[in-house]
Amino acid sequence: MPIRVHDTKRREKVDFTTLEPGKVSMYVCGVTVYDRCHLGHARCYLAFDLIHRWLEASGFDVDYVQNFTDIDDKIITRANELGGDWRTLVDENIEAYYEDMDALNILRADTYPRCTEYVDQMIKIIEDLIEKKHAYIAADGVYFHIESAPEKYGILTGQSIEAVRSGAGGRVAKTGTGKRDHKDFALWKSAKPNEPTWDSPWGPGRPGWHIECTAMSLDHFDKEFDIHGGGHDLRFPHHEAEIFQGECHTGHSPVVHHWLHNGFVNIDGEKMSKSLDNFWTIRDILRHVDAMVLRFALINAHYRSPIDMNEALLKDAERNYNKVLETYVEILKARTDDHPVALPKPDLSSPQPLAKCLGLLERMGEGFGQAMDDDFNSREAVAKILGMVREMSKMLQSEIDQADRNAFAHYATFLLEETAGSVLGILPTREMAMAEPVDDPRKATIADDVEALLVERSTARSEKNWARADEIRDQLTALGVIVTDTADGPKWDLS
RNA sequence: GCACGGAUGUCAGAGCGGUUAUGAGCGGGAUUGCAGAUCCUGAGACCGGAGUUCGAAUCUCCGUCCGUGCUCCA
Repeated sequence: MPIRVHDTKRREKVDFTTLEPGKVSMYVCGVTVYDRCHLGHARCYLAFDLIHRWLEASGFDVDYVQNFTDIDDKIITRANELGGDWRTLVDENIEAYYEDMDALNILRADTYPRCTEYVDQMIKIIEDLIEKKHAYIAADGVYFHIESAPEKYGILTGQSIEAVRSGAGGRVAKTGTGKRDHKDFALWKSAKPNEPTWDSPWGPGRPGWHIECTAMSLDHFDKEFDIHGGGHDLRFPHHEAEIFQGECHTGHSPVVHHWLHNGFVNIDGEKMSKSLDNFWTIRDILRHVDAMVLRFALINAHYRSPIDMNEALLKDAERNYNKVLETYVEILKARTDDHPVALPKPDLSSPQPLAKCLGLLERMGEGFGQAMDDDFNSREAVAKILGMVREMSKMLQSEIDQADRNAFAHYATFLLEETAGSVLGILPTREMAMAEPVDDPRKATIADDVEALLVERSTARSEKNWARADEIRDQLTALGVIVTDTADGPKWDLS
């Protein structure tokens, strides 16, 4: 079964093919580093992290390139607002990017080019485009001339040149004074006062936004590559501009073989935006939500669907994630030696519970792979994990002999680590999972009082004085303590 | 206006021609003094209309509603 991917250009799922057998070249548009990353960035790079992980798990050697846009209007504006150097701002935000993405267990790309390191390559491409009459020099820079390759218009978004011309209305006048046509886009912007500049055959200036990705991707992958990804909003104009530049420059069509775009994050039903003041940065949200819970919440939907982020969604994710985690700890602890006996053959129709359970797990494992093969359907994959966890937990709680239990736990550990662990990236390391939770310091201050009340309550309970027992529990609740009676006696924690 | 994508039970969210999605919530039951946890189990859905088909949530057409893009944006 081949991997299927939804290609934005073809607007349907297609068989995933690669230029070179066993190898994948993947370029994903990175962040413009003028600020800290927000939830939308998390979703995007998480989506491509799963794609990256699944392709690797499927035996491909993935060469993953993700850029940083480290020069742009917003960076200059922000640096001026803060009164610092733009390079400092950029470095800080790149550092923060790595911290945020690492926290979310997003594996690093192989290469992170910065666009300011590629100005020479951009200039070469622009020169070539001018020579091929696809670009022209104007008073305020160099522009790509759309009408020089009209057949490439609207490839990703299906818009016609005529439609954009009429729809653009009054906005046209404001942009790019030197443009011959409002659809044209800037390849090179002539220097303005107090801006960082680079020398070029057209005088000092800086590159336009779209040219950088073309320069970086082609420098890295040569004429063509397998996957180009990014947020849904980048389809137009950014990625269409890249098609113009890349294909006109290389003479190759297509340069990009699969276009993949991820859906957006909404907050409480509204688009996340600064003007609506519902803008969540990753570090803000990680102050009150566990990173793995956030990761779980974001992969708990297909990468192309929009996600409506809200408290209920996070609560749901937390509950499910904890269930996976608890089961993981349970199976880790059930492993008693490293030389398990052979397990019975998995058999769905077996009357023997262990064989049947193994059959179910095997089927869910296959379902997991099929889900990921089908356009990286992480939501379906998560459903399989929840099913597995349920079966595992049930098996461990059943009457099962010690040797089988050990062998089963080894198998379950392997299965869960292969799927939820290395593919979905939602398992902690074994050490972290097994570590005793660090006690909240607030617990220590009230521990003596709580213990005393619990002793009293135990006495009351042994005397079947339920009224008194419940009264004590109410007192504990008032202290912010939750009591849970278990087979090993009462347990308590902060609520 | 044009383009693209949606509309699935109370909610979240898969499926996209025939098979229980899944999770939360809700209803029963087991266990427990109760609560919680756990396990078993139940109810409940495919925006409206037409068509194709032996069979449609799934394909086609027509509506309605929603989101996004057309300007920097993951």
